[in-house]
Amino acid sequence: MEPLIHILEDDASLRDALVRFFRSTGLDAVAYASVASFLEERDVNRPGCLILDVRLPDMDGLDLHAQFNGLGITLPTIVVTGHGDIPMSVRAMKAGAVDFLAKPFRDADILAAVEVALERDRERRASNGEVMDVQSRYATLSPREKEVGGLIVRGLMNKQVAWELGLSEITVKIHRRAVMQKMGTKSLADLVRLMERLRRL
Amino acid sequence: MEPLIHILEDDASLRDALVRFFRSTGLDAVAYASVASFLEERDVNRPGCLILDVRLPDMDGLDLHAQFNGLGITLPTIVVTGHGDIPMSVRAMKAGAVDFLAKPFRDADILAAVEVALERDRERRASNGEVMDVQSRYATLSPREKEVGGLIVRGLMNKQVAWELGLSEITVKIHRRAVMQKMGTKSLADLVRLMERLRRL
DNA sequence: GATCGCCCTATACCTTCGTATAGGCGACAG
DNA sequence: CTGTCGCCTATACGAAGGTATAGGGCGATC
Repeated sequence: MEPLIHILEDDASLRDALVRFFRSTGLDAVAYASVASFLEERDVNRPGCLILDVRLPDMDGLDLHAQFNGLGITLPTIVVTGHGDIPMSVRAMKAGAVDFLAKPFRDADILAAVEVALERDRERRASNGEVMDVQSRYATLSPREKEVGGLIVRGLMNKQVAWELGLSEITVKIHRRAVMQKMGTKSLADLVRLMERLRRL
Repeated sequence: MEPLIHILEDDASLRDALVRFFRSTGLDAVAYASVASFLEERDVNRPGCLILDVRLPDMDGLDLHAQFNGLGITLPTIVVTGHGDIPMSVRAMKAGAVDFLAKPFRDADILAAVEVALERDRERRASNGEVMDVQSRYATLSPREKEVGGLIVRGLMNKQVAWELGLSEITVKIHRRAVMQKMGTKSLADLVRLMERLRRL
């Protein structure tokens, strides 16, 4: 899907100018006058980035950014402002903003920032997609299979797993095979790598 | 070892004030008047952080920070300045600075930043130490052992490794055992995790 | 030239893994 | 009630892994 640049900007003239500018470069952009309309209209599945003004009609932009981080809304964000200062810019960058631009900014600057933001979004979606895929497969494991899988990945032998869980070795083997099948791994090494990915978030 | 706060500051009075302040809080601090003296005197093995003024007698602080990043000198850095602006702060934060403070700043602010920086340094040293340990063990592997180890970790069976490298299966087993011994792993799962750490830088 | 480390191979034996086949028990839905 | 699913067990056999013992060739270093 084509990436979409969301613009949350107070000043109507700048808003329109930005939309026109991005469209002229072949990028799709859409502007919102309020936070509410942005939250309603945006398509969460579509890749993109957010250009966020600090001063908004219904909310403070930096607070909003912080809230997004808390909610897991991780659209890469570029913060812009007309009346900014250093502490504000530092706060935005600490919160993970891709860039912080004071108005008036040059077209080249905002475009460069957007390109970085879109690239960051691509990477996030790619790695996120893989993790989701692994998680969905992990979810199909029965409780016992998860237990067995966990111990196997920790390096225990079948007989050790059996003793640990109070089972017979043959039962462990069956669960083990089920784990491998459901996780779609052909070797223990692959299974270890997959399970490690799950453990990291 | 006790962490040490390095202070690279142009203004002599602020320099002394900072050193005295940190010592009063029980933190060890040392000030340098020039980049050259900092580079000479500092002990790379001692944990700590760096408070860096943008304007220095012999070099620009931000350029210095960027150079440090390029050279792998990863002492967590807090940038301070008397005459800063937004682009400067954004540049510093993008380069990985822990914080960016404009003079005059409050004691509480610089102290909070230092605590974050020291914590970041602790984490870095801990994970770095583990990686160095693994790397040193990996370095003891013979070329063949590295080849065999790589294929094993990719999930190949001994016979497949043998075919791949034009060896007999028994030879692969011997190399395999050597790899496990030298890397200090007792199971394939542990070996996979160790090798994955190496692959991630 | 001798020693040492690295690389390679072989036979033999045991352990562990993987799979097939066959069955029992309990829970739950249709 | 019957089918299905999760869970558990057993016997049996072939495949793969792990160890021990016993070698040979090669290059470097002393």
